[in-house]
Amino acid sequence: MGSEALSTFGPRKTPVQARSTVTVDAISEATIQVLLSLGAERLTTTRVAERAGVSVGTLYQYYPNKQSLLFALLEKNLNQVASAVESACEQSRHKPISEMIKNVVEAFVDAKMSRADISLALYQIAPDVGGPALAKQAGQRLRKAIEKMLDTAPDTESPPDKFAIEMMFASMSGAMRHVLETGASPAIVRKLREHLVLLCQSYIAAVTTRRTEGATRRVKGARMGEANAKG
Amino acid sequence: MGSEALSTFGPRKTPVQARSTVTVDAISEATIQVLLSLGAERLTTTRVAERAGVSVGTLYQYYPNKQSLLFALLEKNLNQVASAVESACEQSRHKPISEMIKNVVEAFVDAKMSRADISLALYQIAPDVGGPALAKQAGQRLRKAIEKMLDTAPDTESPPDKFAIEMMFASMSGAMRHVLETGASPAIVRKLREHLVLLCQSYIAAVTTRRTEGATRRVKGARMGEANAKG
Amino acid sequence: MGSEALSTFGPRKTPVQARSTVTVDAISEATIQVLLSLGAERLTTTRVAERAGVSVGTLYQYYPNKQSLLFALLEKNLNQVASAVESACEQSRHKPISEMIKNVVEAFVDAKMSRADISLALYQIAPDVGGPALAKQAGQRLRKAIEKMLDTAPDTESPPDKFAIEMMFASMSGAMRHVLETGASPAIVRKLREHLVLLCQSYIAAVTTRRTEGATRRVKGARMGEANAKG
Amino acid sequence: MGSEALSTFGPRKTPVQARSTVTVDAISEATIQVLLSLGAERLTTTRVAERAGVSVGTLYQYYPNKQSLLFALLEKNLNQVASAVESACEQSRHKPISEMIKNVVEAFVDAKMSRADISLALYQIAPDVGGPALAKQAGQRLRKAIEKMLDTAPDTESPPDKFAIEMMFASMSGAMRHVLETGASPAIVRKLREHLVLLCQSYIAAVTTRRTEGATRRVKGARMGEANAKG
DNA sequence: CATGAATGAGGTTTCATTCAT
DNA sequence: TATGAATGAAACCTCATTCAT
Repeated sequence: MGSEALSTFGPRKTPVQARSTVTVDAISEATIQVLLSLGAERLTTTRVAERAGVSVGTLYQYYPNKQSLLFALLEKNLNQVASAVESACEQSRHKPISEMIKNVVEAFVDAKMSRADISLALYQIAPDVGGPALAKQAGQRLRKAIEKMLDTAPDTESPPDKFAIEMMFASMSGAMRHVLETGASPAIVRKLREHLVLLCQSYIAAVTTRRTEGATRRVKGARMGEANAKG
Repeated sequence: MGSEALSTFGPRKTPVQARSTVTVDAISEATIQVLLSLGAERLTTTRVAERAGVSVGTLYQYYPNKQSLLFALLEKNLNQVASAVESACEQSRHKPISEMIKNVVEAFVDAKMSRADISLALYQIAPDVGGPALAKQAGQRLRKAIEKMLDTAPDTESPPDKFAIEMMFASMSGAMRHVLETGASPAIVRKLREHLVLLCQSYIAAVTTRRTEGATRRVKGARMGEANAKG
Repeated sequence: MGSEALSTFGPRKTPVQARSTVTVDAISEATIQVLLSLGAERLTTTRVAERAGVSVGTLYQYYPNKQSLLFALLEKNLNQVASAVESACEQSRHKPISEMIKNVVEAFVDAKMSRADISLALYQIAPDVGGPALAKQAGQRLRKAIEKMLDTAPDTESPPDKFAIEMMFASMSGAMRHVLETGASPAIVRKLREHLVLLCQSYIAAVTTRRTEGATRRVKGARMGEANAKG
Repeated sequence: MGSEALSTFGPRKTPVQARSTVTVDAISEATIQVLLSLGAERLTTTRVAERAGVSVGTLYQYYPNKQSLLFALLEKNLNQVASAVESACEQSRHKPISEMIKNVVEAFVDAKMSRADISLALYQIAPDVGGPALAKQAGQRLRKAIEKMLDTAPDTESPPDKFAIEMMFASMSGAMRHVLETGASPAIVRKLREHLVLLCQSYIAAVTTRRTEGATRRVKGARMGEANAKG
C-alpha cells in the first residue's frame, strides 16, 4: 500500500498519436464518471471501458492494470494542483506575507474546484493505489515552493518552519475536502475561499510572531486575541 | 454510497453472553489489524475471522455483511471521539474563548490518538461504507456542542457562525489526518497539539473579532484583502 | 434421489411423551409455514426451529437431519390421503361403478383439501427428499385398493386394468395440483369435485366398455359420444 | 417465488457469434444432464459449467444468475410444447370434436416426449424459479388456443367452458408426468397416448353433452349423481 | 434434555486479465 | 490494433450440523 515503486504505475505506452490521446482521455473521463456514479467499490475495468466507448482490451493497451489507471488519474490531478500552487508561489515573491498566503490559498481552492468532480472522485481511490504516498510527495513539493516563497517575504525575519507549513497545507486540504464532500455550492465555495485565507493568514501570523518572540509560554497562555489583533 | 439507511448496518445479534462479547471484540480488533497490515483492498471477511481466531460463520452471526463490520467500527470510533469532545465542551462553559478552544482541540487530538491505530485504519474504509454520511452526522453533533459552548463565552458578544465552526473542525481533522498518515511520533503529536490549538484560536479570534466590529457585511463582501491589509 | 433406503428418514425418536408430541407438532407446523411463506429454497432448520419456538438443537433431537423432517411431513400427508381413499374404497364395495368412482374421487379431493396449505407446501419439497419414490409407493397402495374395490362391482364383467387406474389417479392428482396452485377458492373446489367425478367416471366407462367389446378399433375411431352416452 | 417480474430472468447476453451459440447450447445441455444425474438439490453453477466444458465465468456471461439459467430452460421447453399444441389446434379447425381432441392430445404427448429427458428434468426445478407462474402463463395460452379451435367444431353447439379445458389440460399434464416419472418405455408411452385421448375425449364429450341439454345450472348445482345415473 | 454459539464446507457471483480472432 | 469471449482465483455469504454449557 504505497510501498511499491510508484513509477510502475505509469501508462504503458506514451500516447503520441492523436487517436491514442483521444482514447486515453476518454478512459480517464469514463473512470471519473464511473467513480462518481457507482463508487470505487463498483468500478471495474470493463465498466470503464464500456463507458469510454472502447473495449477492455483497448484499455489494457494503455494501462497495464487497474491500479495504474487510477494512479495516473490521481497523479495527474495532484500535479495540476501542485503546479497551480507553485505558480502562485512564484508570482507572489517579495509580496507581503498576507498577500502571499492569500494567493496560495486561492490558487489551491481554485485548482481543486476547477474540476470539483475529479477532486471528489479521487477521494474514493486515494486509500488504495498509494494515495498517501502520492499525497506526501505532492505535499513535499508544495511545502518547498511555499518555503521558498516565504523566504522572500519582506515583512518577516523568521518565516514559519516546515511543520507549520505542513500544518497549514493539511488544514487547507481538510477544509477543502469537507466542503467538497458536504456539497460545494458556489456560495459555499466563496465563503470557503475567504475563510481559508483568513484561517491561514491568522495561523501563519500567529506562528510567525511566536517565532520572533520565542513564545512557548504564550502558546499555552490565553492571549490569543492579542496575537491576532497585532497579526 | 451512504444513501442507504444507516441503521441497516447494525450488528446482527447483540452479544449477551460473555463468550459472545469476547468474540465480537476479537473480531473488531482483528479487523483493525488486517486493515493496518494489509489495507482495505485486501481485507476479506475470511481473513478477519482467521485473525480473530474464529470461523467466518461466527463473524456472520454478529455482522450481517462485510459493510456492517466496517461500519460498526467507524461508528464506534466516531462516537467515542464525539463524546470526548462533547465532554470537553461541557466542562469548558463560561471559560474564556481561547481556553474553550484549547480544551476542545486537545480533547479531539487526545481522543484520536488514544487509539491512533484505529484512527489510521478507519481512513481506509471511510470512502466505502458511507463514511462521509457518518462523518457528516458526527460533525453536526460536534458543531452543535461547540456552538452551545461558545454561547456561554464571557468575552465575546457574537460567537462564530456555523460555517466557521465547521471550518475549524474540518481543518483540525485534516491536520490530524495528515499527521497520522505521515507518522505520528510523540514529538510530532505534541507539536500538533500546540499548533492546532494555535491555529484554531487564531482563526476563531479572527472571525470573532471581525464579527464584533460589524463584519457580517464585509465577510460576504469582497473586501477581504483589506481585512488582511490591517493584519 | 429416491434411491436411498426410505426407512432412514423416519423421526429419530418416537415421541411418546406429551411434551415431545407437542414439540414435534410445532416443528411440523412451522415447517409448513416456512415453506408457504418463504419457499423450499429458503427453508432452513434454524428458521423452522425459530418459528416453532424451539432451538435448533431440539429440532435435531427429533429429526436426524433436514431431509428426515421434510420426508416425515410428506409421508404423513401421503398416508393420510391414502387412508382416506382406502377407506372410501372399502365402503364402496358392491356399489355401482359410477358410485365407486364418485366416492373415491370425492374422498381424494376432500383429503387433499382438508389441509390445502400442507398439500400446497409439499409440492415444493417433493422433488428432493425422494418425493417421486414416496408417491409411487402411495400410488401402488391406492391402485390396489381401487382394484380390489372394482372387483366387487356388480355391473361390470371386466374392470379396468392397472394402467387405467393409474391413469385415472395421475389425472386426478394433476387436476388437483393445478387447482391448488392456481388458487383453490371454495367455488373452484366444488367445481373441481364435480368435474373430476365426471372425468373419472367417463374415462372408466370408456375403458370398461372398450374392454368388454374389444374396442381397439373404436378407440381410434370417432364414436366417442356414443361411448359416453352408453357408458 | 414467482411474484418477481418474469422478464428479469432472461439471458444476459444474446449470442451473436457462432462461438457464443455453441457455448450457450452446451450450458443448456449440461444443465439438463446435471439435473438428471444429480438432481436439483446438487445442481451448482460450477458443476454445470464444468460439465459444459466452460468456466463458471463464462456461464455467468450468459445468465445473470442461477435462477435465470433454470428459468430459461423451463421457459424454452414450455414454449416449445405450447407451440406444438397451438399448431395442432390450428390444423384441427372445423374437424369433428373427437378428432380435435385426439390431435391436441397427441401433439402434447409427442412434444413432451420429443425430449423426455428435459421434461423430466424440469419437474425438479419448477417449484423454484417461478415454475407455477410460468406454467400458468403457458396454460392460459394453450387454453385460448383450444377454445378457439373448439369454437369451430361443427358437431357441437356449446363447446366446453374454460374450466373444463383447464381440467382437461391439467389432467393430461398429471398423467404425462406420472408416466415420465414412473418410467416411460415406448410401450407405455403408446398406451398413454391412447388412453389420454380416450380420457379427454370422453370427458369433453361428457361436459359437452350436458351443456347441450342446458346443464349449466346443473353443473353448478349438486345433482351430479343424476348425470351419472344416466350414464 | 434444551440451548444457541460455533463451525467450515461449499455455493454463488464478480472481475482483473488474457488472447484468439 | 481493436475486440470481447473466456478464464478462474478469490470474494462474499449461507446453513446443516455439532457440542459445551
